[in-house]
Amino acid sequence: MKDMPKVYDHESVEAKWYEKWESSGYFHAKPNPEKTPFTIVIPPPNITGKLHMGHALDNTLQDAIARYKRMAGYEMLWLPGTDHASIATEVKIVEALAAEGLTKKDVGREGFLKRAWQWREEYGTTIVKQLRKMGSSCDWDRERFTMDEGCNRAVVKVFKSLYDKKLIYRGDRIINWCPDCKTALSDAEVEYESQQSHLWHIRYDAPDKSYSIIVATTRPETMLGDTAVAVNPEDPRYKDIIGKTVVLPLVNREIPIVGDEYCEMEFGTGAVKITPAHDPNDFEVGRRHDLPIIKVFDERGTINENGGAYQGQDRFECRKNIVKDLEASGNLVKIEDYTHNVGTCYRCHTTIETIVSKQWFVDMKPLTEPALEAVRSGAVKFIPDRFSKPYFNWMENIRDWCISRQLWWGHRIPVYYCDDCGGTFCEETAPEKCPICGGKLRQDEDVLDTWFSSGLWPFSTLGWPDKTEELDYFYPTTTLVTGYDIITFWVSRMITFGMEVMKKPPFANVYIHGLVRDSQGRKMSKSLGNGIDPLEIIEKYGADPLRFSLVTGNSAGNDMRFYWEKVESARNFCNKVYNAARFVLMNIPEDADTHIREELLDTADKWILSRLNEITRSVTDNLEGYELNLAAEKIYDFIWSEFCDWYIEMAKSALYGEDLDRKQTVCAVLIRVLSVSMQLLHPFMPFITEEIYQQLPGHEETIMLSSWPKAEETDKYARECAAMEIIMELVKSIRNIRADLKVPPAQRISVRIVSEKPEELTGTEGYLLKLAGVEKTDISRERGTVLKSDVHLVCNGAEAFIPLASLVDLEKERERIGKEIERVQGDIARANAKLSNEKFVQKAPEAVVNEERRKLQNAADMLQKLQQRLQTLQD
RNA sequence: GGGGUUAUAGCUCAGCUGGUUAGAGCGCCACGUUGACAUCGUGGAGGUCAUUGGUUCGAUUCCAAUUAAUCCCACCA
Repeated sequence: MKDMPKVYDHESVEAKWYEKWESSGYFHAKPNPEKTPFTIVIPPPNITGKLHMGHALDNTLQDAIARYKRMAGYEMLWLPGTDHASIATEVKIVEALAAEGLTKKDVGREGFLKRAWQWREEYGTTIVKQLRKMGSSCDWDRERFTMDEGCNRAVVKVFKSLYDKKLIYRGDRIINWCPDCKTALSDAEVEYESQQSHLWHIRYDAPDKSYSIIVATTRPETMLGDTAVAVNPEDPRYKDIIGKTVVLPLVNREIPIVGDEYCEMEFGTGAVKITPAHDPNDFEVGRRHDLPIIKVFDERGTINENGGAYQGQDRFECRKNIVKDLEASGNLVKIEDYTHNVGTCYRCHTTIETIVSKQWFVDMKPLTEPALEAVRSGAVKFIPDRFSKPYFNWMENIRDWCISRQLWWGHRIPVYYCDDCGGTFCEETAPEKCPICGGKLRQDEDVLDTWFSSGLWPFSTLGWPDKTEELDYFYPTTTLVTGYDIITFWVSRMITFGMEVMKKPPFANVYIHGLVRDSQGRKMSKSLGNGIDPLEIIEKYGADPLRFSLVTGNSAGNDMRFYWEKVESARNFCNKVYNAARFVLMNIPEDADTHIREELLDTADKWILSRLNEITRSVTDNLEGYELNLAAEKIYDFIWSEFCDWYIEMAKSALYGEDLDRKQTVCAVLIRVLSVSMQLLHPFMPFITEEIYQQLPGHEETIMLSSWPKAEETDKYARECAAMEIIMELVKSIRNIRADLKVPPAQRISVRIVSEKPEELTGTEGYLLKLAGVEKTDISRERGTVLKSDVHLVCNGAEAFIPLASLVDLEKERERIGKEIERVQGDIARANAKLSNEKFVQKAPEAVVNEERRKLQNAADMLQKLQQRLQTLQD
């Protein structure tokens, strides 16, 4: 007999096992030479550090899969992803920031910039995606990780190899530029604001004034950089003048009129001025028509030497002056009010400029073909499969990838320039001096896109380009777990680089999960303040309930909303499991004999063992198919609804009885069922299952090293299961009728059961007594004398008569039977309709037809009994 | 504009390759503390499976269209 508290204490149990597992080296274990299943790297199930929920989900699924696979004898690698790894380094950086007294305002300023570069030296190559976000305060996004020198080597090596193959090139590209912060911004960093402005209509005249064209623009100052006017080639208004020129007012530069589809006839005047240097669309048009690119702004947003008379003016001041001058020259035709979206810097809300600059690109086409083939051939499988669609869509329409970023942190592009002779060199290690003229070299200031190095993650983290044991063993891995939001950014690039560098895909399966949203379905974000700290959940309800609530109640790839109620109900399940175990442990002797002697098993024992076998099979199948939610829900239902609600209740009569053999048998069955249940549940609730498992007799070793339960193929107790079905149905019916007739719980009743095979129900009387408040029961084949005052229950395979003379209202009883008859007649009608349909009988599979016949037979039997009973009541 | 996803009980969601009396959790109603558990038990109410067509003996499930949400990409002179 054990003395255990009534309520499960998650805190102490989690702390205990966390510590034990950690000291046993079960976390972050290195592969060992024997390549045993132990080599799987397991992340702590507890979540350390403050993570966003999305990451917690990732961790949780990753971990649940790893645990299952390990117990099932699989091997799997879990490595910290880009989001989780080097919290320590981040803390260092942020602390350093704070120590410097740097705040949000300093970000982007000289002082910060200097420090940032210094840190980059100091910490080696630390990738920080959008470090400026981090610099804003100590409350930062966790979207960064540290690469050790080995990873840096990998990055440089891959870059050089692509460079040498001429798959990396330098080209012009339009980027977003904040003139205030003086940095480039990614598209994601640009926030659009609706602004009240104007649409200025400006007339550009022909050199000889024989024709003119009116363009509409929201940004008249950019006309200084115009190099063409575009019209739609189909536009009848302008068809004739395509190929001719007009003179740019104020500047007096002659520019061509080009025909381009981009220009919509309906918008404005149907003519667009083209400024390739300062507008992404114009840039594309310029490229198609081979137009010159004239930059008119400098990095501060003031007009440069190309602006002629306007040089040195601020861009907004210049706009006013230009408008004024155009008005004076008579070229300004009209001013319309106009509301449009203007890109602003997410940080300082300065209107951004788009300017042309030199960037590095990867020519993706030759690289994507093998990566596409890897998925087409099934070497890499997305789970669920539908996520291969966006992958194909992205890869088949791949564009050249701009990999240079104007950030302060990251792997610097390994390209060196000689200012003396103008040479450009890509080298793995920085050359001392120019190999051509011996001049001084200057490394490219830009860093690589985060995803470039992240794409190398499957092998760079394992030591490539060295031939390491880890690499040999863990490349490729089994499964990648990640969210659908980074399929194109990350997954596609890992596969691409994997095929290019390793000639093999990095993993066989990609398990895609959704995002955790708040209870209103919004993405959790810092700016909304609706993020939930997993540690808070763990503290309140425990790590097991958190994990369980994240795995259940939604299917792969779908987003889920976070509800405290859900965690609470998972916590309740924990308590249920704990109390079931408590019951078992309190009732078994210390030295319990766990051997199950088959000859001593009764109907209920055989039923629960049979159910256990079935659940083992289906949980295993679901896990194999990555249907984690179904697996978790099935073991949940089994434990709660079958083991606790039925078997434990039925076990009590044996446990409290005198028969020692029965007692031993029931104990052994209880232990077996509980132990296997814990194994099946363990991937989803690691702590509580470990705790219970090791308290059961004969389990000194961690549950993590036990092998996954194996289901038997045959269902050898089918007969007992059928009998149990009858018993359970009877119990439910009796409970129902008691509730209906308001029989007080304390009042015992007697029941007479009539069955065609009474021998199969023999030995189960005790269960009726225990579960349905029955004090006397009698099972026989004969119907005997039925009294009017007997309540009559009919179920599949048995009838029950309950003498409740004082309580039965004959009228109501007739009504009840009448309703039953109606229901059964409905069943009969439904089955008949199907069976009388010739085509159904002809075309439906035999099993389905037989099932329908069986239903009809059952219903007919019941109908007959019910009618007989009704007859009795009416006599 | 291109490509996805979703629509099932009051709420949040399951339902694998078409055949179920359509399920769960939470919430709601009634009853209940007999010795695992009130973080519990027993019973109950609640759904025309978004709409319309089609395929089929049979559609919540497959196909098409519609409507409404939503995401990614491209773009908004």
